[in-house]
Amino acid sequence: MDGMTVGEAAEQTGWSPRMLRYLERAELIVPTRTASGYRVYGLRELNQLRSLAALRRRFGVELGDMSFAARLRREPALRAAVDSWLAGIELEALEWDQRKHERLLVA
Amino acid sequence: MDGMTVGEAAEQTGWSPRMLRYLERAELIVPTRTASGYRVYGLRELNQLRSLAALRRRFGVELGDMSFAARLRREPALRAAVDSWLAGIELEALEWDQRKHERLLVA
DNA sequence: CGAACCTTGACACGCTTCTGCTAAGGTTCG
DNA sequence: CGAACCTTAGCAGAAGCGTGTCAAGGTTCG
Repeated sequence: MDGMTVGEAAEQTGWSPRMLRYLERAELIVPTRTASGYRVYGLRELNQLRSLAALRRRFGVELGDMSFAARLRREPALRAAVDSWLAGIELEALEWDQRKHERLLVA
Repeated sequence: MDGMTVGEAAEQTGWSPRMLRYLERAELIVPTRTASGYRVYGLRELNQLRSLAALRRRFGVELGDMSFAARLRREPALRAAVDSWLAGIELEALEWDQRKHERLLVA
């Protein structure tokens, strides 16, 4: 038996059925469907649900954060832009000398 | 002249002074301070501000998204967890055959 | 000194996120 | 058939985000 309904999956993972539908709309965990439209959760989805719950609990990650992480993966241009912005921010440490200089000028 | 006040930086970048203070609290762009507490924005910060604005406009990225991206960089454990969750999600394509199998069993 | 800045703190507003619940109706299965 | 599920759609409410604005007070500089 490797397909469960939304209620069964909820029970197994600790999410509510409501949230399982919400996660689907957020495109985070999208179950397959039976011919008549019932959601079908397999082992893969069960694992995804459990580990997503773990990520939230242990790291305080929000659902929007995960959506963004997924988006970074799908859109290389975005990823490059974000990476280079972050890289700019990290130069800070290297330019310590210049910053000291700035401080002296200003203070 | 390489240090500007919050008002000057705002004028040069299109952000409002209010938002510059907000970005500081969000730990996205943190200016230095004069001895008396005035914020000092240098060329680095000006560039960060301009490119952050560009990221929002062109990609619809939110500030929380950028904070999260920065966090991913600082916390390797978090990054590993997120990456492996995303990797799990992407196996989907590879296991197409098995999914077809599941569908037949269920429908 | 006084104008024009800056500081922090707070209130406020509209919008989105996350979550539950209810309603009206379809599906499954004993 | 009827109970127990499922579907979508919607309202609702707490919390957070992105912004503006205002108040009370400190700093700078001509």
